[in-house]
Amino acid sequence: MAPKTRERILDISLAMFNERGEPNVTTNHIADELEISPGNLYYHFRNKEDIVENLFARYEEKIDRVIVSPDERLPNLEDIWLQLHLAFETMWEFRFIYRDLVDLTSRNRKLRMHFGRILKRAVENVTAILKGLVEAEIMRASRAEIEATATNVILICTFWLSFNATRGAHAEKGSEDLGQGIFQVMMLIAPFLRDAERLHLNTLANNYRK
Amino acid sequence: MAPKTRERILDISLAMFNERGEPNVTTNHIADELEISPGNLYYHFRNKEDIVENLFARYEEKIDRVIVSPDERLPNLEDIWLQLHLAFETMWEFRFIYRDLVDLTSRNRKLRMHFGRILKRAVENVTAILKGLVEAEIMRASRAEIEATATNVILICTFWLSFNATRGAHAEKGSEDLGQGIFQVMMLIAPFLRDAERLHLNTLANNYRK
DNA sequence: GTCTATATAGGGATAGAC
DNA sequence: GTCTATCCCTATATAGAC
Repeated sequence: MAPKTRERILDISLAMFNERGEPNVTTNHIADELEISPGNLYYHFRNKEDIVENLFARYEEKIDRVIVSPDERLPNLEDIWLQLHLAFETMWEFRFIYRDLVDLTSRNRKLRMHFGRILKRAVENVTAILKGLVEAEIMRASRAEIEATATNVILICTFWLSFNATRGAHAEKGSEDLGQGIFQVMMLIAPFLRDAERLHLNTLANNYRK
Repeated sequence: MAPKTRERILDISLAMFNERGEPNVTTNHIADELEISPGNLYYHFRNKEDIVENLFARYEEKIDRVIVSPDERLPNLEDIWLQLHLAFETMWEFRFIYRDLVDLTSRNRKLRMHFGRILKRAVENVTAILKGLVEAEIMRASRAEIEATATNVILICTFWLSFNATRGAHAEKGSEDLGQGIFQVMMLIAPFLRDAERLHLNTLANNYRK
């Protein structure tokens, strides 16, 4: 059995928002693509913003499951690679949110609040992990350095896709670019690492250089 | 004598774009605010995009004058503080560009090209300065670390305003927030510095903590 | 649930008088 | 250079039949 219309609307909207940018996709475009009438679309959703909010809710649920600390033990570098990978994949899946983040959050109070919450949790989570790395003696950093670095990590994660889109103008190579974003974040903490790990990251640089 | 209409249009447009975001300001809004007719506005500019492009040209000229290396001598940390200050001030003056950067550059080829050029110059300039600091033995970093850090510096500069707008929802405190952005960039290079300078930056953290 | 038809509003842009 | 008037188009959204 084919998926329910409501879900199809959300799926197609997500795909079109991601491809063209949310401001450039109208409810009529969505209806056209689905080969349903605009009226039908408005039977399922109050308005376009309602679609956006539902997609955002999907995103929030997924990203919340990614932002978690390894309990009961100290973190290691592999944990960070993994978590960055999961986070970037999820953000890529909902990249329309990040493409027009400021406009989206400034015009919609609900989105602003929820996104603010996600950012706050993310920074706290990164801070906790960095503290764990210090405790495990994998890295050395002061309290101020940890706090500043945690903020910088989240900022780079948040805007890596936008940054890349802005320089490149390349048509969606996707996963390759994500890899470079992850690497950039790792290089943020590289100078705090013990010599062995720091050197290891430096040799990896060749794989990611543009 | 009052400024020419053409210049007044650009000035008011810049102010309104910065305040409300370019997508949320129409040509009619601009004409209203200036108390001129829409027809008059279109006598001076072909279309709205033409206004945006002219404002961008103003920005490009200003920022180009900021992105310069200190010739004939090695750089020091004070050079970086100063240059960051000048760059952030200029970006703040044209913050509408950064608010909707992806949408703006993806829909306008000219803007995309010019902004790409600015980014490229900026990354090269930061790279040169970091190399200078290494040569002056103020910091220690590998080639790969310098390249990655230069990119991260520019990314943070580019999106600091957006990041701040996204978390805060605070109504334009302006200069205060810029200061924190500059600090965040400095903390990016802190771990590469000699102990004395690194410690100095760490003690400054208290002035910038949110 | 889905369609057709339509209302409403607003933005971008132009013609032609002054 | 500036204004009035207006056109075109598109986007959002609704009403009411099926």
